[in-house]
Amino acid sequence: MSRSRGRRLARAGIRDVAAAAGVSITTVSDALNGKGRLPEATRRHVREVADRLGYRPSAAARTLRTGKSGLIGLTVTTYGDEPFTFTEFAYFAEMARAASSAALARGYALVILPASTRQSPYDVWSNVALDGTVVIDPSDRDPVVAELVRQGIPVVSDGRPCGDLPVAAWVDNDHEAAVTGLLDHLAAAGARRIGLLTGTSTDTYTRLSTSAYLQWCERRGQTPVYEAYPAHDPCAGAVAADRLLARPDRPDAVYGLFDPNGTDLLAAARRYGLRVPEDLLLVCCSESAVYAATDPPVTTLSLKPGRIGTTVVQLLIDAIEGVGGGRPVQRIMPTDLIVRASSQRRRPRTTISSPRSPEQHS
Amino acid sequence: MSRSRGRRLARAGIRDVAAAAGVSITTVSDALNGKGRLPEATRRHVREVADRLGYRPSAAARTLRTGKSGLIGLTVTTYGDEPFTFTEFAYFAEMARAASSAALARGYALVILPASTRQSPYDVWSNVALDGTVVIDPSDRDPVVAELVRQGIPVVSDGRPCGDLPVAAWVDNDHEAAVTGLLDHLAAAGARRIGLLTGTSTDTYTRLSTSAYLQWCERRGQTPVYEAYPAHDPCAGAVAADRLLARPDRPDAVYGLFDPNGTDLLAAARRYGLRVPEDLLLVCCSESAVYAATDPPVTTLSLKPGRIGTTVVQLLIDAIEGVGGGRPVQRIMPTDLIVRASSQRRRPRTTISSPRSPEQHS
DNA sequence: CCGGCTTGCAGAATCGCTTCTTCAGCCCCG
DNA sequence: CGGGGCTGAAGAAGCGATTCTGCAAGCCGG
Repeated sequence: MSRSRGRRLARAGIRDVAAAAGVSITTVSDALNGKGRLPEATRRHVREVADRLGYRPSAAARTLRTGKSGLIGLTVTTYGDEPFTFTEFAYFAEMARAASSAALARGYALVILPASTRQSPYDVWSNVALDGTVVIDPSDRDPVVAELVRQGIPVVSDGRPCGDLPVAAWVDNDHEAAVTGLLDHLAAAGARRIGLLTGTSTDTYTRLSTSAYLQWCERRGQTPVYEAYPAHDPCAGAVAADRLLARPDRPDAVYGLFDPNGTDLLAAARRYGLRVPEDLLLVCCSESAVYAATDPPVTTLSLKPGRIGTTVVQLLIDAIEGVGGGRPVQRIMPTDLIVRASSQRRRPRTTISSPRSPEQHS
Repeated sequence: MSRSRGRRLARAGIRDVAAAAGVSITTVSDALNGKGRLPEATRRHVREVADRLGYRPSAAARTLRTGKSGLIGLTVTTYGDEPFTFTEFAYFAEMARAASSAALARGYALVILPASTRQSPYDVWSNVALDGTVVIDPSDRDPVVAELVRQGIPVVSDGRPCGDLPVAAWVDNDHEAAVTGLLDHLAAAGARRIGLLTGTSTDTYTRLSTSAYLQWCERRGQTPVYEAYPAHDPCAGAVAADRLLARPDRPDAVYGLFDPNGTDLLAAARRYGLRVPEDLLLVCCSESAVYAATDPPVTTLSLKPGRIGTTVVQLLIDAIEGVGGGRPVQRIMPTDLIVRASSQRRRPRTTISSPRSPEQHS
């Protein structure tokens, strides 16, 4: 060992293993990685010595040499200091859980990164070697995505990209089908005039959902009844819900696009003395288990974030490993309408909120 | 540029910047990192050229050279394929969110890793260079922790370590104070005989909580009334809740140690025709928002996972950066009792989330 | 008995950066 | 005018792996 200069307590390196095993570092590397032409005896010997020394290859060195880090970024839209708003939290938590699980299963680990980037090349983003990145709801010509693509790092997005972002793939829910199906459900439950609580922003989710609503109305010959509000403002939702129910052409059923809309609408209905579901049918889009326990339980549209997370990671790893050609892929995922009392005129068979697992999942 | 052999489309390296700026790579490095003795003019020039070329330093190379990766591991206890059980999900989600936020604020990123490790040195764990790791609820002589410590990687745990795990620091709730306070609260609400729904496992949370309960009972001269069940089994909770309420010495108040216990107990109470809170006072430990909407809303003990996550990351980064001496730190965090209808004999001033009078319906 | 093929392994060149060391000018002052 | 101190910048040695190439034996057939 010519190089152990003082650092007695340092972790064993490949040279230490080589020295201890009486072979060259090439042999150690080959033996441990199953490469090269080595008899099984040598491999075993090297493995034993490596084990004995507690040898761990340096991830940094390997990454530097091979160009693969085994790390996948997951962007989090940050609002000010806090990652994601509360309204997105349940969705994100479940999505991240599934994504992490899927990544781990294929030998990758997930790194949580902010969607923003400081201009300087010295923020977290450039301090971590990424094999690829999952971007949640990239904004129109997202600078982070652009930069990543420029660096040749595969990017897969959750939510179809707004502009012409050159992502390697994207996954999104079938929002049109979801809204159409849910409106049909409400109509079947007896709704005559279905209202919509929507957002003022122009993200694809809001756009697609709203236009699906408008088209459905047109097909059904119903005049649209909707209120839009800035979805990021936690207070505006309650106000908009109130406005919607205060209209002269008050709807007898409402779909709320955002997570808090269920409680917003429930509260508004109470203020106007409307019973749910007798006087007002209710559905909102949410992943929160809270709506299983409200009074009455609220029918929710679940975007199945778990499935999205899993899929998005699979596609990303495929892109990283060059599986299935380099052509961009898009995957449209179905949603789930979780029917509860708020959207059924007839009482469901039991109204007991299932005694099990308040956190429901995937 | 002597080395650009073919790879025309490759990302710009530091040598490309040096060549383009007409300086040495030393100068580039120093200029970009604010080191060395360079006039501002040179720095600016180098920065401009680097910008123009879209230069991004290689994280792997930097990590290899400096030994710092800016990455912090966050272990996830996996059960089979899935990370964490459902009962822990709400806690973990919030904890991870806060931890991620805190890490990002200090220039580190969080990597989600499984608590288990395959024996081979070639699992995710050794494929990522970690500056430190947060371990959630390490088990007695956790092999992962042992291995990390052996490698000289600082480990901070959420939950006091069971054995003599040599963690650099740990953070935990004041479980004794929490249980004592909550029992006092129940007693003040009129409870005469408080029961406990606890676990059979020997983790510190269960142990501390249970012994605090027993001590409280002894001080108060109450004979303990409790049922223990394997907390990891999602079905056993309902059964145990039933057993507890079926006892001849039926308690008139119950504290459930685990997240689903609230609904378990609510369901069991219903089966026995017990009204909550009139006949039975209820508290459970949970982070889930569901309990704000149950009928009646259930008082919960929140462990404040956000605060835990933030603290744990702060301590870890302090340890990594050598701030505040190397001595092990332990931090005891307070809990929050979120008082709702289920633990108050007198109706709270407003029945916030329960619009209808509680005696209605199921 | 010899040339060529296979086998088993070692040497050495990277990967891209940080940083220690060196060094050439230049200024200033004795 | 010469040397010491300072400034500005370059050289080069790693960091710890992977991997391409090379080379000495051993074995075989001709």
